[in-house]
Amino acid sequence: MEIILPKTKNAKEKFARIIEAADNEFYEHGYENTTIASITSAAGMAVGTFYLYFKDKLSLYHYILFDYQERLRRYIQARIGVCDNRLEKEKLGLIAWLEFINDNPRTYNIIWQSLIIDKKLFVDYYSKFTRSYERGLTKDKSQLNEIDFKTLSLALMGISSFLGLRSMLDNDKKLTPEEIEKIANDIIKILKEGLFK
Amino acid sequence: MEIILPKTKNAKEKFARIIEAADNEFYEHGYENTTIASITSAAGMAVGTFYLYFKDKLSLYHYILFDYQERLRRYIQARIGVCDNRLEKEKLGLIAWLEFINDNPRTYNIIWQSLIIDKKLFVDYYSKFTRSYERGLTKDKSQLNEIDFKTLSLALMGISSFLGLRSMLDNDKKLTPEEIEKIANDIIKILKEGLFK
DNA sequence: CTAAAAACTGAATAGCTGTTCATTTTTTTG
DNA sequence: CAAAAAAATGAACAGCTATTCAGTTTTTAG
Repeated sequence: MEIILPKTKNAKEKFARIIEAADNEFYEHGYENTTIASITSAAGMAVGTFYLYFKDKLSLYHYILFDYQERLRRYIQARIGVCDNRLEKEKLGLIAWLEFINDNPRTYNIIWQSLIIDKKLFVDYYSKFTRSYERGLTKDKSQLNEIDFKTLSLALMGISSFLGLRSMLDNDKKLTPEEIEKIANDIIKILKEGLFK
Repeated sequence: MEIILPKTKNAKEKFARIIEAADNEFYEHGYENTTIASITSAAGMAVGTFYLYFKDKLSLYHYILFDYQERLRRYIQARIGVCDNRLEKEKLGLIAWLEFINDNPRTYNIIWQSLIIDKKLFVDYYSKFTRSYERGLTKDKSQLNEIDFKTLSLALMGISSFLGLRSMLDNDKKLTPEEIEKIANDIIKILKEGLFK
C-alpha cells in the first residue's frame, strides 16, 4: 500500500493540505525541484507528517495525477450529460475541457511531467483515456464514417489538448465563454463539413 | 553568449559527443536527474570540458531543444516539397511527422520537458510552430473554409502530436509505412468530408 | 621551431535532500 | 478520567551535484 488514508477529521484536513501544497509546488518548481520540506512547510506541518500518509514522493505524485484524471472525467461527463448526438457530444466535451483548463491551468504541467517522472504513468494515463474514448465512439459508430477508432480518438484528444494550450501561449490570458464557444464552433464545422471549400 | 562553438576539428567532434550523450541522458533519466558528470562520462571526457562549450546545463538543453525543432522543420519541409494543394500538404506533413517520430522516438521526452524546465522555452517552442503554421494556412486561404487560423493550426498540430504518441502507447512498437499511410488517409478523409455519415 | 592560442583535466568547494525514528502531543474509547 | 491508539514532530544521517580554476597538454600560425 502506497497511501494510508487519514481517519480523523483533522488528519483528513492535513492530508488535503499536503495535496494542495504539492500541486502548487509541482506546478511552480517541478517534481524534482520540489522537496518534502517545501511541501510540508507550505502546508504548515513537520516533515515527518508527510510520511504518515504517503510512502514516498512518487506516491504523492501518482495520487495527484490520477485525481486530476478522475476530476476531469467527472467534469466532462457531467457537462455532456445525456445526449445521443455524437456531434453534440464532441462540442460539449470540447467546451467542458476548455472550461476545465481555464479553472485548472496547472493541468498540463502536472500531467505531462509524468512522461519524465515515470513513463509508465504517462502511458497509463493516456491509455486509459483513449480506451474510454474508443468505447464511446464505438457506441455511436452508426453515426460515423468508416475510420479507425484508435486513430480517431487520438486525433480528437489531440485537438482538445492543443486548443487548451492556447491560453498558455497567450500569456496565460483566460479564454472568455464567447471565445470558447467560437473555438468549439470552428472545430464542429470541420468535423461536420470538412476543412475545404 | 551561452554557447561557445569549438574551432578545431577534434573539438567539434567532442562538442557533438556531448550533445549525443546529453540527448540520451535527458531521455533516459530526465533533465534534473542528469548530471554533468554522467554526460561527460558517457561522452568519454573530463567534467571541465563541458564548460568549455556550454555556460551551464540549461544552455545545453536549450541548444538540443531548438536543434530538434530545426531538424524537424527541415525534415517536414523537404518531404512536402513543392506542392500547391493544401490537402496534399497536410497529408505529406503528417506522414513526415510520423516518420520523424519513428526515427526519433525521444522527441516527446525532450520537447515536453521544456514545460517543466522553463515554461518560457515551451511557449517559445510552440509559438514559433503555430505562427509558422498560421502563415502557411494564410497562403492557402482560398482553398479553406472560413475558420480562425489560430484555432486551426493548433488543432492540426494537436492531431499530429497525439497520433505520434501511438507508438509510445503501444510498447514503443514502431509504425510500419503501411500503418502510417492508413493513419494519414483516415485523417485526410475527415479533413475532406468531415466525420459523419 | 617557437610563441601564442586553444583544448583539456579533475580535485575541491559549498550546499542541498529523501527518508527514518525516537519522542512527544492529541484524540478516542470505554 | 485513564489507557490505548492515532497523529505529529524535527534532528540526524548518508549521499549526492553544479560549477570553478589552477595547472597541463595539444594544436595552430608565422
